[in-house]
Amino acid sequence: MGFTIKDVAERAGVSPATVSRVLNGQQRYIRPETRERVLRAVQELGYLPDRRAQALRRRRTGVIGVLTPDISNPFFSLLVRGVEHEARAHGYSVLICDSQNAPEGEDRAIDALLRERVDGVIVTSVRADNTKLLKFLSKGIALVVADRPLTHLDVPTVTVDNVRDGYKLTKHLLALGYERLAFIQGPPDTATALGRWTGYLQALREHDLEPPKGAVVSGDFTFEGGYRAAKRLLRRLGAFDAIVAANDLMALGALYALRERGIAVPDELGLAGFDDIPMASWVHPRLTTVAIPAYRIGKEAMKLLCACVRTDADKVRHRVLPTRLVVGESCRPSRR
Amino acid sequence: MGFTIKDVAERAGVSPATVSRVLNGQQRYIRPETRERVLRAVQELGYLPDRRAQALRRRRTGVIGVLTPDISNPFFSLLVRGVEHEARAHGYSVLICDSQNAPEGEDRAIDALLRERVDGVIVTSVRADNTKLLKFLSKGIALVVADRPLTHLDVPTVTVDNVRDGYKLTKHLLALGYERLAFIQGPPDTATALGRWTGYLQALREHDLEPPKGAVVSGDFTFEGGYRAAKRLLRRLGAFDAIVAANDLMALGALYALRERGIAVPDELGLAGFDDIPMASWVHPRLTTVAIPAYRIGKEAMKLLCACVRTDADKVRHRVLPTRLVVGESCRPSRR
DNA sequence: ACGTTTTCTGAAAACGTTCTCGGGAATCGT
DNA sequence: ACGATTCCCGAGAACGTTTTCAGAAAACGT
Repeated sequence: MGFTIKDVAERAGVSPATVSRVLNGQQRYIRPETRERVLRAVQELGYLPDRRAQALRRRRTGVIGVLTPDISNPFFSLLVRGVEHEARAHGYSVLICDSQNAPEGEDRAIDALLRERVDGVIVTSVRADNTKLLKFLSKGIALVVADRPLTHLDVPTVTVDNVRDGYKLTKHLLALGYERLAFIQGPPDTATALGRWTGYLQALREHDLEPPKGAVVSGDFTFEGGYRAAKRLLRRLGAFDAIVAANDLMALGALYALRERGIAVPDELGLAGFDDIPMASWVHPRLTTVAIPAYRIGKEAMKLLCACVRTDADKVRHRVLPTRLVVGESCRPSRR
Repeated sequence: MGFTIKDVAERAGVSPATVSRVLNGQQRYIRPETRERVLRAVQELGYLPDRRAQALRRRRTGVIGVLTPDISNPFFSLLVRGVEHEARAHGYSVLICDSQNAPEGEDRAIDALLRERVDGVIVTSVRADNTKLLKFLSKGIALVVADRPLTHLDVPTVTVDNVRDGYKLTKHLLALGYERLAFIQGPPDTATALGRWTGYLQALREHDLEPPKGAVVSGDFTFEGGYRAAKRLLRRLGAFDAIVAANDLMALGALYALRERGIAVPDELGLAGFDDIPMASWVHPRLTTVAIPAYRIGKEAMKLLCACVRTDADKVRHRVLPTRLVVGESCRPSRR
């Protein structure tokens, strides 16, 4: 059935040790003719080394794990893609664990990653304070946090400045003439959602404004959640002149709810989000949003992880990537 | 750092064998007190067995692979989700390999899966005739094909009837009064794309119609591809009164192109696709499409795989799941 | 009280690799 | 021609589990 290194050795008339040496690119100290024979045997049998046996013997698996709250969220699937691309370049393969946006799912995923003995982990946690992540560190597994900073752990981190983004977007809307900005929040225990909310509040305060009464509702970062949140908001129609959603997916859900009710965007209500996921530019009107470089976040996180693994000098490095305000057509140019 | 079964054994004052027995649910022949001591030691050390060592010793890894052409395509991410859900229920974990829609990527992924010694594979191949898949069978690895049937292999398969779907949708459009249906094709070597195209041709022939000249263009199942294809089509504007795309993602890309050109759907042009991905119902007008039960396909494929592994009586079973025509608003009710 | 069965547990051999030794053959320097 | 290097390669011990085998201790039947 499956051939082992012994089969190859036998066929080539050498010892397993030699086969291993040939395959692992030990260039020197191998007679060309021997190498030739081994490679031919490998070829003929279609031999592929057993990764699990390799991992057991070498003290590393060559696998890094990425813990994501929701892979079907385009933002994270882009981030993962960034990780994968960089990982491949370094010879790692990636194991994706989806926590389904649930703390229990996250704990399960962490155990799975520990059992798999991954060499490192890139995590965007559901909760900002998951202490179970400490397990990685205590077992000497490199850990890098992407996108969502943790409160209790000082580890390398690749993020954006969510407060600044929230502030930036809100200021933009205020500058356009909007004054009563409804807000659809994200999960309250993620730093991302919290940061954007904080920035929003800051900007309002600067204009001596407050969130309109009853026009702040909670969501869960999904399209459906945004849709439901918007429906709740619409009961207070008139209390606000624009909606800011804590991410694009919810903004799109809101857009759907508005269209359902026949409310024109941006003519009757402004709408904005965060992330600039591909779909944000596919809809009409093109969503005004803040572009978060998800792919680059993943890529940089992987780079940091490699640095951690190589030089285990754990000088904690944080990288904060720049973002860009994307002016779409979902907020009208100016009020007058 | 990482604790082994020996550490646990030592701490509990028993042999590794006993620890293993306790952990693997060998209920009988273990003194309750011993079990107690072992479990406490496991608890205290936070011991988690090494999956790789386990896999090496037992002759199975408990991992099944799924080979998908493009995980960022919502259709496949839904399919994978179906696989995952069912797999978890059977105690399997899944390893996702994305071939990036490229034959070379697929070959690489197959090798990866072979090296990982997965217990089984669910594959939706890029090419209908990839002979490299035979390797799985020759190594005794269970193989189930999902969504895209293969031409050269007789293995368990879960599909829909693409020809029927293409026929069904086309008939629907013809019944609405459309007569000159442009077509955006999918990758020519996938059975899915081919089947839908075939069904489309069948339906046209029944009405003594032909594809409008110059209004058949090729695409690659992506949003961007659909967008570009539509732009090409628009050079022949007037030669057709509706566009059928071989999947929803391309239809959405086309929708974007039409909007860009200020062409109203469905007033000036009809538009339809296949799959009924979530986004098809998020846009305006709601896409007319044929709903393919991606999640169920994944789920059923996993069920078949389990059946294969258990009873290696390889009685090939094919399952063809029903589909449903979803009448949206992207095709006008009737022509008059 | 003495075989016989039933419970419980440990020693040790796998699983498929890699890697450290060490030893034989070839090459080199003189 | 002969010690000293330099090349090449095999034996065998790991890596962390599971599982077979067998043996000791306890329970049982007479």
